Amino acid sequence: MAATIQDVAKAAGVSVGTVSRAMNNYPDISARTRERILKVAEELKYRPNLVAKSLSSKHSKDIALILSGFLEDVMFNDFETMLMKGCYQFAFEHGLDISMYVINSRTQEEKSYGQLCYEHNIAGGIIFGIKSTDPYFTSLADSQNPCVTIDVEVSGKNVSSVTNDHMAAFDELTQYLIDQGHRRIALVCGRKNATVTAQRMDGAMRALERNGLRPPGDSVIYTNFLKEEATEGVTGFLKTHREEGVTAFLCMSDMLAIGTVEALKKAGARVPEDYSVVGYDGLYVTEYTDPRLTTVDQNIKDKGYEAAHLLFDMIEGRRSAQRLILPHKLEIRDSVKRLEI
Amino acid sequence: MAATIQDVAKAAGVSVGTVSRAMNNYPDISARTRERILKVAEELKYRPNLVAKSLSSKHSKDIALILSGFLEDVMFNDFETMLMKGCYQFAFEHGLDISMYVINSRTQEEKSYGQLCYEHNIAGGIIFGIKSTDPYFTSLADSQNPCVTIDVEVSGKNVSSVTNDHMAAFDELTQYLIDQGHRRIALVCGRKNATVTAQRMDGAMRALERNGLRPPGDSVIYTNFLKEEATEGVTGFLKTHREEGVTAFLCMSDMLAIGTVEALKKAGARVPEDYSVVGYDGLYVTEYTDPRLTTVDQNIKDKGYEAAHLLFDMIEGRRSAQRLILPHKLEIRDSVKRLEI
DNA sequence: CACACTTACAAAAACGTTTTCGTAAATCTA
DNA sequence: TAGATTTACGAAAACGTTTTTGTAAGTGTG
Repeated sequence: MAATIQDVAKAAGVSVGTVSRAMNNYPDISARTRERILKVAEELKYRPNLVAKSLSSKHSKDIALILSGFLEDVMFNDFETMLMKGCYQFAFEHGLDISMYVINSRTQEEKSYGQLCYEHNIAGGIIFGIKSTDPYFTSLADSQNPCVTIDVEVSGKNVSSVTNDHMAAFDELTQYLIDQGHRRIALVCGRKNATVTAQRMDGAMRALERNGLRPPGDSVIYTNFLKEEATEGVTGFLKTHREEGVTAFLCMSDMLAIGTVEALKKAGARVPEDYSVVGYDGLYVTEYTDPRLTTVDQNIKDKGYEAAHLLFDMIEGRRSAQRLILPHKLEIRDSVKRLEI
Repeated sequence: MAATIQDVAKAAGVSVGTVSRAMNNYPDISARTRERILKVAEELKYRPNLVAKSLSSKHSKDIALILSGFLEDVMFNDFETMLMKGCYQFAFEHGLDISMYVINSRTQEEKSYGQLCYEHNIAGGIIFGIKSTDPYFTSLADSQNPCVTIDVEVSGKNVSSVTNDHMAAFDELTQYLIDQGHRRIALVCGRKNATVTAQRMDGAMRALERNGLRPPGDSVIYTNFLKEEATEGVTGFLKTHREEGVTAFLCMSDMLAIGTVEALKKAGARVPEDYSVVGYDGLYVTEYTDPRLTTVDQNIKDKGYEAAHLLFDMIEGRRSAQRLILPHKLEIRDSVKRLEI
C-alpha cells in the first residue's frame, strides 16, 4: 500500500540506510544524493512509519498528556480542556507528537508510569489529577522518564511541577473581599487532603490574620470539589448559621462557587445583594453565570503550554527538574457587593 | 531496564514464540506451559512493548480521535470535551487504546487520513470538525481504514457517520417557539456551507410553513458559529429591524444563543421578557447562563460513545458502514416567554 | 506395529525503521 | 606520489514483538 523506506531506496538506487540519513538530515551523505532521494520520496509520497521509527530509535520525542480521573468527575470540564489546548498548542508549534491517556486510581496500580512510557515509547508525560493517595504520587519519583505534574508537587530528580502560587492568589482574593468591607466570611473548601486545598487555606488564613479578623472557625464547608456538595453544604449552613452575620462565601473553585450561588438562590437570597461569592480557577463558564463570577484566573491554558515546554526541555536535557510558578490574575466581576460600614 | 519477551523466554526455558502464544491465549500450547510462562511473566513484571507489538502484528486495534480545528476555535469547548469523554469511556470499558490527534485544514493537505493511520498504526478514527472544503472531506472515501465522522456525511464504503436528526430537532424547537405564541422569529444561522446549518434551516422552514407562517426573509443573521458574530449581528439587526415585531431568536447553536442574549442585554432588552431566545447543542454552560437557556440536547457524550462503538465494530467486521442517528431531547428552561395573544 | 495424524514447541522470518561498522573512493598532506 | 585522512555509502545488526514454518514426540487407527 503505502511506500516504505525500501521502496524509496530501490527507486533511488541506494540503500535504506542512506535513505534514512537523507530523511533525517544526517551528515555522512552528499548533498546531491540527499536531494535525489528527497525528490524520489516526494514522488512516492513516502512517509516514515512512526511505529517502526519509534521501535528502532532509542530516544523518542513523543510526549503524553496523562489525565487521571477524567472520566469520573464531570466538573473540571473546562480545566482539562484548557490544559489540553495549551499542551497541544505547544506540541503543534514544535512538530511534536502528543497523545492523551486517561487513567484512574485503579489503573495506576496495574501499570506504573514507567511501564506506560515504555509500552508506548513515550519520552515523558504531563500528569494531571493525581491524588496524594494514588500510587503514582510516590512512584513517580523513581521513574527514569521525566515528567511534569500540574498543581501537585512530587519530589524526584526527574519530576517537575507547574503550578500557581495558590497561597498568594488566595490571599489576594481574600484581601479583595475584606477590602470590599466583608468581615464575616464563610469558606467553601475543596478536598481535605488535596495539596491545593491546604495552600489556599493558608492564603485565606494569612489574609484574615493580617487584617485582624477571626479565622472562619466552624464557618467552613468541606467538599470533594463537587458542585452539588457545595449546594448541599451551603444550604445546611444557612439553616444553622443564619445569625452569625456572614456576608460572603469564599470558594476554593469556580464550580464550588456556582454550587454556592445555586444554594443561595434556592434559599431566596440574592447574589451579590444579600451575599457575595467568589470563586477560583478562571473557568470559561464563569463569564456566563448569573451574576458573572469574581474569581482568580489561573491561566490554565498557559499552564498546559508551559508544562509541555518544560517537559520538552527536560527531555532534550536543556532544563533540569524544577518547580515552575505561573502568574495568576484576580478577575473582578459582578458577584461581590461593596459593603459600606 | 524493563523485562522483554526474551527475558521471560529465558527464565521460563522456552522460546519467545511460545511466550507470545502464552500471553495472547493462542492455541498450540499446553496448559501447563502456559501457566508456567504466565507465572514467570508475572514475577518479572513483564509488559509487552506495544510499539513492537504494533509494528509486528498486521492488525492494530487502536483507534484515534481526530479533532480538526480544536486549537482554532475557543467556542466548541464543551462539545469536544463531551465527545472525548464518550470516546474514552467506550475505549476504557473495552480495554482499547485510544489516542487523540489535532489537525487543521493545512495539515490535512500535508498528510492524508490513510497516512496518519499508517504512521501511527491505527485501525481507524473518529473524525470531528472537518468542513466541506477540507481535503479530508473528499479523500476519506478512498481510505482503507474505516472511520466515523461526527455530524458530517461523507460517502465511501468504509465511512460511517454519527449524527442527530438535526432537521427534526430544529423543527421541534421551532414548533415549541410557535406553540408559545411566537409568530415573528429571527434566525441566527451558523456557517453557510456547513451541513448542519442546512439541515437545521430546513427544519425551521418546515415548522414555519406547517404553521402557515412566513419564512424569516431578511430576518436571518449569518455567522461562522462564533459567539461574537452573533452579538454583532443581533446588535445590527436590532437597529434596522426594530419595527418588524420580532419576538424570538432561533439560534443554531448554544454559543450563538449566548451571543444573542449578550446583544439583547447590551441593547437594554430583557430575556425572556422582551425577547425569547433558544439555542441548540445542549452544552454544559447553558445550565448556568442567565437566563438558563432553552435548547436541544444533542447528547454529545453518547455521540462519542456510539461513534467509538460503531468504529470498533467496523474494525472487527461486525458492522458495516452506516449512518447512525441518535436521539435528541428538547430541554425547556427559562429563556422563552409564553405569549398570550 | 506401521502408518497417519495431532500436539507442542523451536527456529526463524517479518514488520520498517535507525544506527553501527566497514570500506572503497576521493581528497588532503608532506 | 605515497601515505593519511575524510567522505559517502552499503551491509547488516538491532529494536521487541507476531506469525509462519518445520519437526520431534506423542496419540490414534487398523
